[in-house]
Amino acid sequence: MGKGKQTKQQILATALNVATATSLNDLTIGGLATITGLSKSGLFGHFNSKENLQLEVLEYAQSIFTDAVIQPTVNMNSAMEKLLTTVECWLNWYRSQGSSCIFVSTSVEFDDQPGAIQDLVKKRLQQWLEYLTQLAQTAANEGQMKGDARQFVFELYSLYLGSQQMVWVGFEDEQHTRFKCALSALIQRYQ
Amino acid sequence: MGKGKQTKQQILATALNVATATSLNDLTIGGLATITGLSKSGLFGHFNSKENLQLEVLEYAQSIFTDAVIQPTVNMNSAMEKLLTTVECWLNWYRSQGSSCIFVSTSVEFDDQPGAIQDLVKKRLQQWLEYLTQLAQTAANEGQMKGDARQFVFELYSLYLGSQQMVWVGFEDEQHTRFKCALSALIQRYQ
DNA sequence: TATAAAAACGAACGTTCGTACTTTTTTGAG
DNA sequence: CTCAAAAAAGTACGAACGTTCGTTTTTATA
Repeated sequence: MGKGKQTKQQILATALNVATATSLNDLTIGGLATITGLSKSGLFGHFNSKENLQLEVLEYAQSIFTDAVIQPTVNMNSAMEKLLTTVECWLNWYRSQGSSCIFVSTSVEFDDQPGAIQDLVKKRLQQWLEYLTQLAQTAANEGQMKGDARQFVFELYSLYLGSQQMVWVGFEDEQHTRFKCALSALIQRYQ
Repeated sequence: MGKGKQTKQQILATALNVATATSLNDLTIGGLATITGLSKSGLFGHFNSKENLQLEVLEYAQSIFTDAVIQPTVNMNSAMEKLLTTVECWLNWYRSQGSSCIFVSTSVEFDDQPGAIQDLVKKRLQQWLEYLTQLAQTAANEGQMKGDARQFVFELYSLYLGSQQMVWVGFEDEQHTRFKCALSALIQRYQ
């Protein structure tokens, strides 16, 4: 890997941390340059626009997310086992990012801001929901679940969102007890 | 009501629309002045700082929210009836605001931005969750529900969050069918 | 080691924003 | 109608931001 790509990866790693801790719009080229020890224009040269930087941050986040949440289950043969492990990794991912998920915050941040970033965020969320649906549907086909797979995913994702918000206001604890409680009730209801 | 207060109310109404359609931070003094037909400094004089403007927008939103969601149930004597009507009004509020809730977006926007605004947003959300819990608890005391009232509210609020996000990506329809489906399953599970 | 390309730098520009002043206009009570 | 107070306007400033451009330094290959 050449020097350029190497620096870029390092910038993206830092940028993801900053964007997760604040927001994708609060990500500033000058600020990011200071943190990474580069000059403003030196950093800028890697992306040629702020929007490109933001898009690349999202793609970088996606690659980490895939490694942390999707990859671990790739060799499992039971869909139900896949599903349960995925949810566990999903929570771990969220915690590893400092108790906030960039995909959730960007969804809210860009839901009224048309453009390339919104398009990407929306597409990724749709893909993720479809992936979960597929998992649930396969589990159903294998006789481990019954009912509407999409409705199941709707409720599962809702709980994921709710858990994050409510940890923030102290209505949910850091171990996501209420989430897990609701999850087992949800699973029970669908089997 | 003097001229000053009258203008201020009009500014706040417009500001709430803008903040709901974009975000509380994207609310701009110059932009808001243009929309309301005032000069930048003329509008500024009503608030003396952007943060004050934002705080007053939140309080204005709260007053509307109270009228639309809490007031309608004030004369009901069955807690369960109150609860169901509240949820219905809650959905209507969300729709009346152009399918986005300023309390939800500000919660995400300011969850990592300490200050007076974050404090207010957090307090209001806590109050709302407590209010819902109180409703559920009273319904339980009246024999119309059983189980953990807080857990019930956790799941209810999660569904509210989820419904909004998933309307956005087309995983939920505008009539909130999945929300209502999940809601009745939730209620059934708790009675 | 020579050398062209890649990477990084430094300074500047145009714009947007919040805010501070002063001045003008409008309001409403006596 | 008067006139002080309130409301609104006009102008200006400083800071932060994304971006451009010319230059310098570093990298990596032949």
